[in-house]
Amino acid sequence: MAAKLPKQPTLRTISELSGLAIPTVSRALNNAPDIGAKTKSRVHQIARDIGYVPNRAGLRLRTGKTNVISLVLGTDNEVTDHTGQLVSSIARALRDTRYHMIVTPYFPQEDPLRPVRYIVETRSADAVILNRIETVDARIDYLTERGFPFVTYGRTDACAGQPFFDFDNMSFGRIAAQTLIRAGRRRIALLAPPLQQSYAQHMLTGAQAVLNGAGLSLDVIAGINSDDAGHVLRDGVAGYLGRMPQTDGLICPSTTAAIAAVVGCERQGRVIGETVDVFAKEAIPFLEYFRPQLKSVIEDVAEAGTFLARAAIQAIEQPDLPPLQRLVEAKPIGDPTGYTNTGQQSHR
Amino acid sequence: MAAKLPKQPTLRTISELSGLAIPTVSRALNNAPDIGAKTKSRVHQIARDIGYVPNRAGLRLRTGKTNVISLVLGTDNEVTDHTGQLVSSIARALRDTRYHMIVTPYFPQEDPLRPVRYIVETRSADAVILNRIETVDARIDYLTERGFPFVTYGRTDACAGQPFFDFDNMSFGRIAAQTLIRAGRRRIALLAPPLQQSYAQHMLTGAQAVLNGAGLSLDVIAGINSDDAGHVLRDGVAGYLGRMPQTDGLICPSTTAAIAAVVGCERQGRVIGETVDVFAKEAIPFLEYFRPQLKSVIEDVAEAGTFLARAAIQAIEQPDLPPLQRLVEAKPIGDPTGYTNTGQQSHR
DNA sequence: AGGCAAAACTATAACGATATAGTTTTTGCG
DNA sequence: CGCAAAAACTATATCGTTATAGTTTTGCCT
Repeated sequence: MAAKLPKQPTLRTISELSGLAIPTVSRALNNAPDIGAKTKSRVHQIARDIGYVPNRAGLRLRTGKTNVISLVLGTDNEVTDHTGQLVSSIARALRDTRYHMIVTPYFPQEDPLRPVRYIVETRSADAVILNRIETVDARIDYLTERGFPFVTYGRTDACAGQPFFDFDNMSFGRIAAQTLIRAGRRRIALLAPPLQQSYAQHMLTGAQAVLNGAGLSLDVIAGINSDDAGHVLRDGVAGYLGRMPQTDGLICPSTTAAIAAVVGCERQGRVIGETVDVFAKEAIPFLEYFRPQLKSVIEDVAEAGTFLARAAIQAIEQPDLPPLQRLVEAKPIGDPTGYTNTGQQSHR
Repeated sequence: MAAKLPKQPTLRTISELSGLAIPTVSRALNNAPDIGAKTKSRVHQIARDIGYVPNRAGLRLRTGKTNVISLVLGTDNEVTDHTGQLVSSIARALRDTRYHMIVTPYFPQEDPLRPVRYIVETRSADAVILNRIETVDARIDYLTERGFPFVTYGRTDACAGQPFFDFDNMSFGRIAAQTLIRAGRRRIALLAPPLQQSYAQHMLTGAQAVLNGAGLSLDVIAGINSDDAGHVLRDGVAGYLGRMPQTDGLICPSTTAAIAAVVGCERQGRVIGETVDVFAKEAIPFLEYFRPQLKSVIEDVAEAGTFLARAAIQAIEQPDLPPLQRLVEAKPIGDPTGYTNTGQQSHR
């Protein structure tokens, strides 16, 4: 049944074909200075002809380098939103490099340090990419102490000299607050992410700054957070609006949370765009098709993935260069220059 | 700066601690029959004490087994829908096994055989998991010929003796058609996935069977397919409704496609639930919160991922067992026994 | 006690790569 | 031409694991 797989060529194959010793072949392929130019080109030619690809296990065993980058993925009970985009874009960016991406998930109730410790202790990757960064994040201290390369999707408070990609959630908070204020909203609540995560703080700070500047204050919906399941959010928002009927603006930190919140609003007889406005983040590219249309900003998650991959490689290969860091401003949908979302058509 | 990483214990460490030869330690840990019971338990104890974990590179080099399962992921230009759930659920299912998951993406315009060939030729995984299965799929022939373990998310026509997980899209097609017919719809169109993919055919067949049985026929919207970007779908559906104004029912094979289609309908002045009904698949768990509410069935993608992981491991480790196969019936939302979607509240 | 098989262990080699030290060949120069 | 230095290559060891063949020890039976 199973046809035998033909053996993959190794350095030994090239050695036999060329009459050179194995280490010579190795050094030729690695462009070592003590190999003659003629020999090098001959070896390279043979390697190309027979389709030589270095054996990963041999390489890894000898050098200790794994040529693997691990995406340590905090996941919700209901995984959605932008996870797929993040994974695909990182994997794509690594496609034509020597690196493979492995995905190491952990559960919400678990110690986030566990997968990181495992990877470092067993040397199962050359670098890790972390998401769900907390304001004070034990993983980052752990990795920094050990000099293990990493990149974060999000920042800590003391985002010292570490490579990161982050969407500027402070600017998201500001834009959200400004947009809602301009729409005449006065009592605005935030459906916050878990507050230990730094982007929650950024968002909060940004929105508060604008609201305080306008003589208003920001409410935070307690008891639920944006990571909860859809029905929890829906019910939580409905309950909140019942208790705080004067609320007329909602800021939601994710597309799915916003959609659930909309249903919560409607449960309370609210009409989006009339008795309440919802401001959301579009991390999955179809919020603009959602009805009723929400005010929102776009986040291009694929851009994040591409950058994270590049930054991880640099952290591995050029640890002495200044770390790659990128902070991306929030971009409002529909009106790149201003803060209002005109949309293509109104709801009804 | 970088604190030196402490060396990981190896067989040699245990060998020195126990005074046994390295191969003895190896055989003891692998429960070989020619090692004494006392010795075995002593070795296991030491291994546990010092936290021994076999070195993957050494293992891989010696045995040829990679302990890696590769998810070969066909991606859209706009990756969304259930990719994130699929990735996370597979990775989760592999968490407490010896296997790591690497993600190998390929682009829509690329040869889908390429990544598969790469994996097989370089032996970079012990098994692959494939999605986007076509009715006649070159990758499957390739893998079968070579006896390389694989699992498919979807089926070929000749789904011979291969392990697979599939949602029964024929039953989806039937339920969709039945639901729309019962809602009084008479002119029903399918926003089809690319027709070379087998689930598109299944869906088509299922819907056609029911419609033909009722003396109706199924239209297929030409020129666009459900993988296209949101605005393409929106415009495509709007254009179609312009040309075929008698259309009163739409079947959409994904959540995002459905949402875009709804906007296309509204563009043409249609009112969902009144002048047109949209039937969709809920592969991301918030379609039920979408307004206007659509008629739909649920697919639990995490279930697929878990099963695919298990099936892949069995294909690797017990190739002689009958392959794991699962076909999951479509489950209508809101009414598990019938075909109508009552929803929790109507739109407006 | 002697013999002999079974049990329990060890020695060696190998997977595919590279680092280090050593050897041969070429080159340059007086 | 001879000799030292540079250039170009080779030999050997090693990373951590396991397969194979070989050796020692134990236990049993007569």
